Amino acid sequence: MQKSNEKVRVRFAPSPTGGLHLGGVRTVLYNYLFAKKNGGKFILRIEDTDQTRFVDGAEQYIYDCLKWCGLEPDESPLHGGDYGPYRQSERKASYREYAEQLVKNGNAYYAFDTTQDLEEMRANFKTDLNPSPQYDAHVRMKMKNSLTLSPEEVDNLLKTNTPHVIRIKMPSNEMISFTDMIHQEVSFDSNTVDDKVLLKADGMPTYHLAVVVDDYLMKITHAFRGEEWLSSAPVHILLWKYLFGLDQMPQWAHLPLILGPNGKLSKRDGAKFGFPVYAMNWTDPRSNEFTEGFKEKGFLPSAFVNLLALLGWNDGTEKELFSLDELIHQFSIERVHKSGAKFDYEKAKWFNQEWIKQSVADELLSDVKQILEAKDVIITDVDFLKSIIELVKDRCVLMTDFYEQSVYFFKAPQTLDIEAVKPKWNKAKSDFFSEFCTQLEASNDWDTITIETIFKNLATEKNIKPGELQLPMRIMLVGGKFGPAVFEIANKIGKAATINRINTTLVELNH
RNA sequence: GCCGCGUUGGUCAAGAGGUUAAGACGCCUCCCUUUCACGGAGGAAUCACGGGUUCGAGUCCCGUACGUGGUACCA
Repeated sequence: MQKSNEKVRVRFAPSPTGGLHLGGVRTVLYNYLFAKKNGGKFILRIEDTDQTRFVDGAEQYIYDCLKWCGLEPDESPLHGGDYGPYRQSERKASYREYAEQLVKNGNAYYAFDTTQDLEEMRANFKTDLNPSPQYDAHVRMKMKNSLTLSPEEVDNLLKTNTPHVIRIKMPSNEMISFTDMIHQEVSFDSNTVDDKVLLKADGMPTYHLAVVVDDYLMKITHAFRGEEWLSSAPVHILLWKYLFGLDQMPQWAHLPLILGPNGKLSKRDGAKFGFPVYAMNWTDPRSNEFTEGFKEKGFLPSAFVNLLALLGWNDGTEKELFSLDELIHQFSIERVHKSGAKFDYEKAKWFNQEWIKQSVADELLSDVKQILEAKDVIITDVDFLKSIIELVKDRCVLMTDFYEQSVYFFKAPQTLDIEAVKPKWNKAKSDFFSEFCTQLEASNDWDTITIETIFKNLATEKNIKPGELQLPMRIMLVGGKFGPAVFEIANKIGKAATINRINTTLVELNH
């Protein structure tokens, strides 16, 4: 089945109907990794055959997400390529030809049933044992189609442009089986599969026809998709057999689903449990419904890709942190799991934290700068910012945490956790800080050691334990009980700001 | 209902007939640190159930249960 001398070509084929969720990005990732690992091509194809669901901006959004993730396609409507068009709507005319060919060969037929006819059929055949009757061998001879109508009638209907679809004619008593790269042998009894519509009344193909025709025309060698497609695989297998031959068919890989806290992961889960579901922020232009993205939530693309890769795959060792390059090197489809995985936001955050920790300031700089500037922090000295990043990055889980972890290096805290010191505050401590300011003012040097030495000597002199004074000082400089060593902070913010912040707080405490 | 796929701690998972059933996240305890983190040391917690096969089963087979997907002129 695998054409060993042919170049690996894989595709991700989303429909431009809305945001790109976790599962979608992971499908992209596995496609990408497989292609790069095998020196092949990764193709992006836009499946825009459902004109009623088309959403403005959704296609551009997909490019943006792939770009952010660092998973850019080799061929796409945007990137070009030799196997275009890369948008299914632009291939409309040829689908009809393939569908007609199937009719001619007796593997498909015209159906003239109206929506109403179908509803009636479903109502009439509905029983307790069969709550959703299908358009299949049991009913097709009772419907209005080219199997039941005379050739003249069919001809006439066609000539008068009567709305119609083309349906596949499922054979009886046939075992349809194939080897999935993940599930191994999968088989279906053709009697349980219905006569799926291949070509819609508007002349557009359904997914079933389009995916087969396009994969053939684009010379796709391996087809990765979510497991929700597994049950329609028999239709695709048959189409390949009828149209192009099974020896031309790509190898299938049905990827396990990513689940939410209770079942299938939905954007609702994200809103409900407070975690992002889409790669990037997305606002539906129709409903104005907003769905949060991993990017804006504060995830690093490297962490996002890493955590997605590990949701359904691992290399068999204890290693969990992988760069994209390492993933390309280590990835193997054989080690992709069969079963769905529940998405765990806590673990996702851990991946991000690890990536922040192992990044150097330079790599984080532009993102952090942007985050701070968006919140009106003015950055004048980039090197200073870099040193701050080094100082606080171990405390950040999300990139957005850099704001609260570093604002106080740039401006005096807006709110002070006075309650943290007030209970143990007294005149002696107050005097200590006044004197401390005087001594700082007089000092010619300004570095961590000097500040700490002055502080400790004075504390000893006043007979107060330095430890009891450190928390108040922290509150004065930072505003809360967090951050790196206080003397380091004092050093960074400078003499003037340090003295100023101490004095300001002193006023408030002694009030 | 029918069809498909799946089932190792709360979550992600290693495991391919013989192991004290790895590891990670989360949780708890302690150490480091008179802040918060990082880091370090420990701890609690698992093979869905029932039958086989076998000297021996988390691993193989069959049932059951549960989960999940499909059952559209949506993808």
